Amino acid sequence: MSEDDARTRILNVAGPIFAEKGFQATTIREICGQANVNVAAVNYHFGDKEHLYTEAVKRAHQPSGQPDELLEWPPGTTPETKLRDQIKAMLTRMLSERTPWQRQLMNREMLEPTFACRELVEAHIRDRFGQLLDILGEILPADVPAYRCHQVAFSIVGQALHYHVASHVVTVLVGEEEREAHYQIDQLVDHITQFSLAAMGLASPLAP
Amino acid sequence: MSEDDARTRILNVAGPIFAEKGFQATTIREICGQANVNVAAVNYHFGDKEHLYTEAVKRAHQPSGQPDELLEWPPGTTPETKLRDQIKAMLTRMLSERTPWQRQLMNREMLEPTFACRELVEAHIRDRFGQLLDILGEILPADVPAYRCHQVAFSIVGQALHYHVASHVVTVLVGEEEREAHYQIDQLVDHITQFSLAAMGLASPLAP
Amino acid sequence: MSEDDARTRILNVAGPIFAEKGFQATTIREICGQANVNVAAVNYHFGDKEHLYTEAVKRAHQPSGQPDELLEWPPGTTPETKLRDQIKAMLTRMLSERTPWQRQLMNREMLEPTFACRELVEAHIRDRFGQLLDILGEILPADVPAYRCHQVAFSIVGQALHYHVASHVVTVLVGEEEREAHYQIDQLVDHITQFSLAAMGLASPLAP
Amino acid sequence: MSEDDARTRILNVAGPIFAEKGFQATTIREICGQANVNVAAVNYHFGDKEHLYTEAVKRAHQPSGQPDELLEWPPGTTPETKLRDQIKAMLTRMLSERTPWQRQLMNREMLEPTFACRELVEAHIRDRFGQLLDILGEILPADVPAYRCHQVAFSIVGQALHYHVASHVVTVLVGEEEREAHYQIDQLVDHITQFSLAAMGLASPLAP
DNA sequence: AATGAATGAGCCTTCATTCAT
DNA sequence: GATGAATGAAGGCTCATTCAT
Repeated sequence: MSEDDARTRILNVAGPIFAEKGFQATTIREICGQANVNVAAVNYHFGDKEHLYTEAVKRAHQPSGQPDELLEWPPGTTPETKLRDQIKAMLTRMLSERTPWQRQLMNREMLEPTFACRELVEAHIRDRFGQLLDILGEILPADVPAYRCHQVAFSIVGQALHYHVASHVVTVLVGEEEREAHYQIDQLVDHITQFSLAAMGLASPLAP
Repeated sequence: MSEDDARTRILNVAGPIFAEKGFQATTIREICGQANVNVAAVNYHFGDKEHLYTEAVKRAHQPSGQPDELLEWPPGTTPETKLRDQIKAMLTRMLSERTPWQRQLMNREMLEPTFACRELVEAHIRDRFGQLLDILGEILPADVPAYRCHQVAFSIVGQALHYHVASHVVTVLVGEEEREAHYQIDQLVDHITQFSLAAMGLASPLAP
Repeated sequence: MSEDDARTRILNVAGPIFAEKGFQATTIREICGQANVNVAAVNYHFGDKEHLYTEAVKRAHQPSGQPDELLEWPPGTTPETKLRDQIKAMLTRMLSERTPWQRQLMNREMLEPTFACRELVEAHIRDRFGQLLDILGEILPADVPAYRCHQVAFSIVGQALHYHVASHVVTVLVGEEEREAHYQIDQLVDHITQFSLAAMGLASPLAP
Repeated sequence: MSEDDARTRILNVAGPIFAEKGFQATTIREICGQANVNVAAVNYHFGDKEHLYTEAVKRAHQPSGQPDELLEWPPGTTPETKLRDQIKAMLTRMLSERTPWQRQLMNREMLEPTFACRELVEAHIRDRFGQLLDILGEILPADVPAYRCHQVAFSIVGQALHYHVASHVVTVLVGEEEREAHYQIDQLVDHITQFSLAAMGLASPLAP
């Protein structure tokens, strides 16, 4: 009933498959099979497999309904609150139980970037990174050079990314129980926010 | 007189190749070509490609010479210094150009564990993680619960891991020039150490 | 108001493309692309690729303007001059860089006749062959039988045709340099004219 | 009973097929089908289709039994005789009733040279061309420059080649009957030899 | 009348694997 | 024990053609 033209159908099935298997291991035959179109359709609509992949990466933006909206705050919101919200959004995206294929795809691109990496960064990451920098701009003194702001931003992102990328390792190191007890999203938000604010002098450090 | 029989030769060349390209992208032909053996040799000696991979990963355990040694310090070394050394070692392992293939392979397995022996991977990290916890033990008050120490450790590791895992994204975000200018290993060591110490109250924060 | 309908446009671009690449190497897509029509247009207007080719060959008959004109001489012109002019015209047709596509197409058909109208080809040469025979008639004694005149004519044509048909081989045999230096059209005209006239007793032979 | 290994079998069937259909129109499937081997065999033995083609062109040398031997003469043979023999050999190769596929292949290469053209020239043409030049060297004065000898040689070759390349056109122009009556190999040998010798001053010209 | 979309057959190539020796 | 030869399944892609509109 919805947009069921071949092009859209291909794009819809391609994303999850690419996300699951990676670019190389995915066959256009499987994609076309699931999309109920002829193999030649990919060539017709996208030129070749690479272009289809790029398109799928771009499309990974808004999957089914709501676009990955940027956060917004009422005027007067403190940067501390904004930072916490941002960290929470980040962790939620990364760790949510039913990992959407978009996230999986992005992961792959991060670890083994393909030709589509730039597209991906521009479509998904640049804006969010900019927003994080804006928040840091409110926190850090004006004379901190840009590259230092970037490094701080990466320090924050890195803390969150770690739980996504090395989740298996985390479990092994601390055990299932501790994991269950202390690594829920909200707890991690608390920790990372506090750790980062303390590093910037806006929260009291762990050791006095 | 040394072991230059076909089986060993295959194993010797397989490691680096798998490390560089990953399991799937590696072809049996390339391995056999470099090992100067017939393509059939892999199947003959190892059954199939997967078994060869498993064997190669196992072999990655102890490099030809010394295993990745733990750091050691003379008595009286401050925890700040130890932490910095540890961070430097971590970043060096992750980012150095001339990474031995064993590390490369481990990295792959860490982020995307395959059928091949994840135990090996775990053994590989646990020691180092323990050492980091020891250092934090010297810094943090004794009443900080274990899980909080773990979280701090992950925050530190995460900051470093980020530059390994998202290196391409970093480049796209900040541009080649800033990258060249401000993201050399030593500069990152400075930043991460300072950021982390500040978070723990042992260094002055960026914002007063 | 002119005929810029799809059918005509296709026909117009098809000729040069077929001429340059031959029937098989030409794709319907390229033709339609250049003609700014849908790929389906060829099948719609011409049935299939072969019919389009046939039509294009037919159309090659009379170029947009004047047909390939026969040479003409003022009365009293010596047969030697006529022969040289004829040879020059022949070589020019065969070797000139800017050969109109009609000639190119004819050449193809001449050497490897396809299903498409070989009559056209024949009509194309007969006149010129007749003119060459007329010139020879002025040179050779009247009692030389017709078939001998034909053979002489073929000997002359053959010498010229060789440079068209085996041009690449010539280059490989004598090298680029000699080719550049001694196989320009005018030089070949000199040689072939002199060689042929000598064979007929109207010029001094190379060896005394 | 003879060499019926796959590689040889492929090579044996590839020649005639390539000759008949040309490089592009030939499918390795057809070749492998006729050779009773798997499609992958071409890749295994020759790398790819192009290399197989090149190999087939090279192999076009000695078809079934005797290699295409160079002519030899007893000492004291006159250059006129040698030239006639050479022309006869050339025409025989070109016009023999049951056109061997080798000839067909060479034809194709001449008109539309592929990547294998150089191979072909070196394997089939260079020696024979050299021999022809040797004969001309005995005939022409020593001070005739090399390039002029080449041109004379091409004039001789061209006359013969014409009957091969334009055979269809010849028939159309002179009719079946004259063709049957006056264009048998020996008659053409007579004509071309006489025409060429006359051009060089070693025979009496057609016109006194 | 004319087209954009879609098709299916077929092509060359790659790869892990097996087989005969 | 070890290998060169051979295989078959599969992959991406191209192309002329057809079909619904």
